[in-house]
Formats: sequence, C-alpha cells, structure tokens
Amino acid sequence: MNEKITKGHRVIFHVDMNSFYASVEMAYDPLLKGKPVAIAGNVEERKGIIVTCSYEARAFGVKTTMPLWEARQKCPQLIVRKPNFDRYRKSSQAMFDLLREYTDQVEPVSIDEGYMDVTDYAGPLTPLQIAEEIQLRLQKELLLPCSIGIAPNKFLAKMASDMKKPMGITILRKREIEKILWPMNVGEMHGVGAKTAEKLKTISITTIGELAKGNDYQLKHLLGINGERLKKRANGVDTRPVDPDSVSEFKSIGNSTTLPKDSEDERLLEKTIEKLSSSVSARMKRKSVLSHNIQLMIRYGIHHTVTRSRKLPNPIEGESAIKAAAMFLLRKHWDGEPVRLLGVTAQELVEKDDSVKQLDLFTFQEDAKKEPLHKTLQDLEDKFGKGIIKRGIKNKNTADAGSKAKITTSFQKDFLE
DNA sequence: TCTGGGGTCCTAGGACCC
DNA sequence: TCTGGGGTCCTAGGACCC
Repeated sequence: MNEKITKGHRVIFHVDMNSFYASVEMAYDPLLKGKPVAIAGNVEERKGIIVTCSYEARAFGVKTTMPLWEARQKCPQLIVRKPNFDRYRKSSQAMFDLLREYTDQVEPVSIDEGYMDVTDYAGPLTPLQIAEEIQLRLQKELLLPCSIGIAPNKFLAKMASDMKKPMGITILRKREIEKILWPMNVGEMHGVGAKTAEKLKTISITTIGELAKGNDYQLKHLLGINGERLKKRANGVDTRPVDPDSVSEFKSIGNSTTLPKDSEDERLLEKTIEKLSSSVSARMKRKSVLSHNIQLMIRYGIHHTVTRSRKLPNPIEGESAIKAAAMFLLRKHWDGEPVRLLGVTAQELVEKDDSVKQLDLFTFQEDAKKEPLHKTLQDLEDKFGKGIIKRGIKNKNTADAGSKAKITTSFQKDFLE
C-alpha cells in the first residue's frame, strides 16, 4: 500500500500542546495568565466536569474529568470557563500551519496534537534545533506552550512527548528503550488502558519491559492481534507512516447529550433526537458528506449503554431523514426505562461531490475491464450500489506538491538509533 | 453531589452466498 | 442423504484516546 519504504531511519516528532483549551483561553485573556483556570462543559449542572485545566489548577489537585464541584472544593479560587470551540479550532489551525512550514508531512491526530516526519527536511537545522524553534515560535507567536517528543517512530515519539511537561523536548533513541521505557508501568503505555493493564496483570506483566519479553502465545490468547502489536511497540517497533491525509477522512459524525435528568417522557426524547439530528445534519452539510448508516445510542444508567444502528439503502444528509432513522430505532429498541443520554451518529460516510461521482464512474469502468466478460451491469450495480457512489474515498488530493529537494543536510538520520 | 462528548479501531456472531 | 469451508455484509459491543 502507501506505506513508505523506511530504509534507513526516520525522524518523527510528536507535538503535544499543553493543557490546550486553557492555554488558548489564556492567550485570549492575558489576565488569566498564572491563575488556576479550568474549562468545564455545562458549568451549571450535574454533568459539569473538568475538560482541561491550567498547570496552576493542577497544583491544587484539579484534574481532567473531575466533577466540577469537586474541583471547586480543591481550589475555591478556580476560574471556570465554558469551552469555546471556534477559538480552539482557529488556534489549532494556526498551530498546524506553523508546523507545515518545516515539512508537509504533518499528521494532525486531534485538535491539539500531531505527528511530523522530518526525515526529508532539507534545511540547515538539526532535529533538536527544529523542535526548539517550533516550541519557541508556538510560544512567542501563538502564546501556546507545547511538549515535543523526538524518536524514530510514532509510538516512541508519543511516549517521549509525555515525559516532560509542560514545555519539554525529549529525545528517545532506540538504544535508550531498555533504560527509559522498560521500567515504566505498562498502564502508561499509549494503547494500554485500564482493562488491558488488568488483563496483563493476570500473566504477571506490569511493566513495559515485561511486555516486551512477554510470551507470544499468551499475549495472543489474552489480547488477540493487539497483543502482538503492543509487544512490538514495547520493543520500540512501529512502522506506521505519518499520513497527512488521514484526518480529512471522517468515518463518522455524531452528537450526544446527557439529559437534564433521567427521563421516560417520549415527547422529550423525540425533541432531543430532533435537536441532535439537526446538528449532525448541519455538520455533515459543512463537510459535504452523506451517510449510509444511522446509529442511536441510549444510555440508561451510568453503566448501561446500548447502541442500535440501521443501514440505509440510500445515503442521506437531511435533518428529517436522520431524525426518522433515529426515531425508528428508538421506537424499536427503547425498553421504556428512564433515559440518561441520547446520541445520534451518522456512519459510513461518503463524499457528496460531483467530481467524486466522476471518479467513481471511472473506477467503475476500470473495474469493469478487469472483471470477466460475463459480468453484467447488474453484478456491478450490486457491488457498487445504484448511485455508483463509492465508499470511503481516499486521498482525493494527493497531488504531489513538489519536487523532493536533493540537498544533503547536516541531518544525521541515524542519530536516533 | 460521583465521569461529558467527540471520535477510531477491533471482535464476534449470524445471515447468506458459493 | 449429510455435509465443509471460505468470504462478505450487517449489527452490537467493547477498549481506548483526547
């Protein structure tokens, strides 16, 4: 596939913005600087939890996902702001634009972090100098602090960026894995959550080093294919390429909401689904996509969530069509118990775009050529669907931006070994 | 007073086809 | 008559991450 051939060694950065939402608020309002600041969803009600908080707030013991009332207990002078996503998106855009000044191999992972592959960087700076410059510029130009991990692959870069916060730069070389990575708790590994850590404990694996030497058969039995992958990562092996296009390919768009109080009022549930459908529809239209599958999520108690989905013969984007599909699912599957949360998600997205249809027709014809002659139009329609709209269009704009510079750099690409 | 809302990826069973 | 094995699609749920 498009996996980059990685002869020689790569130099990968993981850039991680520090307490991003809180930092953006501070950049907008300098009076907040140096103060304990927290961003919380729904400041008034029971669902108020801390989304992010400044390091000043963390000093009081305030943490992400902590209920707001508890955070206020720990830090009475806590300044609480509602999230302002437009601001965060703008700052994020500016941040990634700055990163792209160094290479076009930038892969945003979320609003506040991303990978860079600077292996082919052709300027005068060393990797460490690039990282230092980026960190300094983000701080100066955007007033945003970040931590950067430098390593030969994504996994190690991610682990490295976590090691020094805030405003850290950490190089993690292959030869340092044993000394630095292996003593760490396996639960601190990216990709290992509470459940997996618990399972690993049953085969006496509690550190990353123990995982690195774990028994293949046991791991496979316990975690399936993920066991294999995690063991490789623990040994510092990760061949995933940095893919600048990955983020533009949305797989689903959804909205959910916790009701003011648990409810079995059918009218209220319908109204809620209507609102959710409408915002999902609006977001789909902005992204110019259609959906082939609508999912309804119903949460009854804190630990009882059910998802139900429905495949659609024709792709939709309209509010009323989404609502209709979601209501169908509600009527069919709601057991009448009080509902805590409802969610509507559009899945199996396809591009709504004439040029894409053209492209489809083309691939359709190409495929037809490869098929044996007895294949009929009906066969192909069955395969591709009536609308001849292909799913999951990839790499729409992979036009090669330019020539690869062939300047030899001061860059020792194997310095990470 | 006790965990929100946005996602991705993987697994597993059943239906159905060949 | 009893029957295998492979593949795909659909649905539901779970783990994880930010």
